[in-house]
Amino acid sequence: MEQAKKILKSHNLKITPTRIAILNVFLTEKNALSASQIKKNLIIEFDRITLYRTLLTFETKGIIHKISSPDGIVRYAICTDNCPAEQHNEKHLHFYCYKCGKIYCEEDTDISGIQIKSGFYIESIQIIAEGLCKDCYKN
Amino acid sequence: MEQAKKILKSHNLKITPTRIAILNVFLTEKNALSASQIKKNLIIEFDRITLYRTLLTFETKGIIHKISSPDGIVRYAICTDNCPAEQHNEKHLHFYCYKCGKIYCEEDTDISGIQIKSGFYIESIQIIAEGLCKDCYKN
DNA sequence: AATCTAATGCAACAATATTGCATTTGCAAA
DNA sequence: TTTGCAAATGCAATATTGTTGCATTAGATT
Ligand SMILES: [Mn+2]
Ligand SMILES: [Mn+2]
Ligand SMILES: [Zn+2]
Ligand SMILES: [Zn+2]
Repeated sequence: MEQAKKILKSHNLKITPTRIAILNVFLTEKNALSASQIKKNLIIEFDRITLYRTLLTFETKGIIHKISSPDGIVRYAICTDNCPAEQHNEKHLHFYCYKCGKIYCEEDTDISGIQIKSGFYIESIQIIAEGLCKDCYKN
Repeated sequence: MEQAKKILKSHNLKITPTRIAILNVFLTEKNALSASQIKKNLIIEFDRITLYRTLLTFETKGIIHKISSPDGIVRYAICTDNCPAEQHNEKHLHFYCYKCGKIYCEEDTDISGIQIKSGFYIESIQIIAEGLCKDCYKN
């Protein structure tokens, strides 16, 4: 069975052409993607609203995680940390290139050592570094 | 002279009722605010477009800084670090409470010491911790 | 008070997102 | 294989957020 179907099944989601198509985009593209970027990369066509609803479903199930970038566009990337439903584990850094607009998930960045004053309960930490990516820095 | 006027003058901005009203919202409310939240707190009424343009002006001048939160809504908070125009100094952490939706600027959190793999050029880092704030944690 | 530049208001437009409801479809049980 | 049901989808309508061009107004300086 192809990977997309496996993921859907393991999260108790019905297997539909739409969901498989969306998941395949995430499995192919490593960078974080906005709704419109996902739409461009899809093989089949379907309603924009279905895309929004599917992204929400995937996020709730812990399949993808949301990243809000400095440009104000919400993007999504596949979860590599095997996140449980309703609670994401993302502890990695996201890098936003202000030239090409790509967002990279930097899995292997150590972000321990960040403290916050008592009274607040931290569930997850999202870090967005802004600058120039490898490709854009060269040119 | 009231504080709002002082701030405008020190940044070479014309003193207008609109700008004073917006600045006063920021000076009163400590948490980060979205455009619509600001609009609600204004004493006088004016065009929505003027608000957007004023926020951009303030951000460019280093009076306020933009925060992109996990819910995808862009918020703004006043700069306490005396940021120069076109380049913000914000090195502090932002805390997002997923229950009440407030964003707190945590000024006294040390976020130095974050490393990223070579090849990438980092200009700024934004950290958003997500969880429950003091008030919401109690209840 | 006159002048000039900057700020504002208005209109139009665009992108993004949400909700209700009718229809279709996946899937499990019969 | 067929049937039945809950879930997924499509469509329409509406809301929110943000941008741009242009005419008008108003702040600051002389
Ligand atoms: Mn995740
Ligand atoms: Mn700042
Ligand atoms: Zn780049
Ligand atoms: Zn709270």
